[in-house]
Amino acid sequence: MPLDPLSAKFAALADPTRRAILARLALGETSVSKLAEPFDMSMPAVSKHLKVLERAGLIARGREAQWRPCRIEPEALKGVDDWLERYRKLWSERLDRLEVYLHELQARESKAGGKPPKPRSEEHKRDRRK
Amino acid sequence: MPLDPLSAKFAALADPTRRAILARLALGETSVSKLAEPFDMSMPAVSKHLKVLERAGLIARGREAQWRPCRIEPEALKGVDDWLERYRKLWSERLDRLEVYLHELQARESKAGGKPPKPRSEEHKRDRRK
DNA sequence: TCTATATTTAACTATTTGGTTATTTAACCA
DNA sequence: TGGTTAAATAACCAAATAGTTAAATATAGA
Repeated sequence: MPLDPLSAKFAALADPTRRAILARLALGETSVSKLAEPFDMSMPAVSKHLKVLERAGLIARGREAQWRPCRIEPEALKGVDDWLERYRKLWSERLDRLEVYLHELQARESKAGGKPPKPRSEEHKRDRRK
Repeated sequence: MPLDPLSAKFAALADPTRRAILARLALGETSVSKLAEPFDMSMPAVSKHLKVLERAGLIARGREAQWRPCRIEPEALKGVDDWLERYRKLWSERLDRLEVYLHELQARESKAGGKPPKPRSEEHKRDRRK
């Protein structure tokens, strides 16, 4: 039931509240109640969000008197960045568009046995009832 | 009910099956059954994963005869990359560690009214029953 | 020791998610 | 036509998520 580390990170980031919390923590260590202030949400709800972030390794919580100062653990985001690396070239360079196109072409041809990879246009769709 | 675009992307990426599908599609357009092959999972399950990826804008589906070739939409990942940008400096440079530390220091001092920001050590915890 | 404050935990609820099998749709081919 | 293949949809289910209120815990301070 424990999600793999990368999934846990993505899941933790898939919530605007949690991303806002991270944005706040990027400015420095903050107590839970300070973090909760901007949100129209109960404290336990915020506490749960923090637990999600903590289990993902994105934040750490300390102890100072009755406060639990939270701090961001930015190295955890490195994992997300590393995952992105593989895809970065696909959007960053036009040159690579060509590469992908050639791959597609190759895949389609080997699958269809020489069938022309023409995209479908209106006149190909005959006998479309309903 | 519709998630904001960035949340939809993170949520879509928070699943190993869907990330594996993306990795496959990075090599080129592929049909649904080809995509499903490596997974111990029914076709409808894969179809649902594809719908999640599609709604997040991470893939697009075409139509070629009875096949629905899927292709990756790498530009969608740019959004994730842009979000990361804000945090990249926090892990990439030691120099910025110092910056954060100063921020933390400042926040703690202004909150505690000059109390020393000493981390708690064992001898401070008195009378900790059970 | 009593009280106030900060935070977490417990218990509950509604919604979403990720899977299943069975059915339907869409297109090809003979 | 009718049969086959590719894929999506429907209906269902169990588990996870995101919220709630109420209670428990930990610490500071009078």
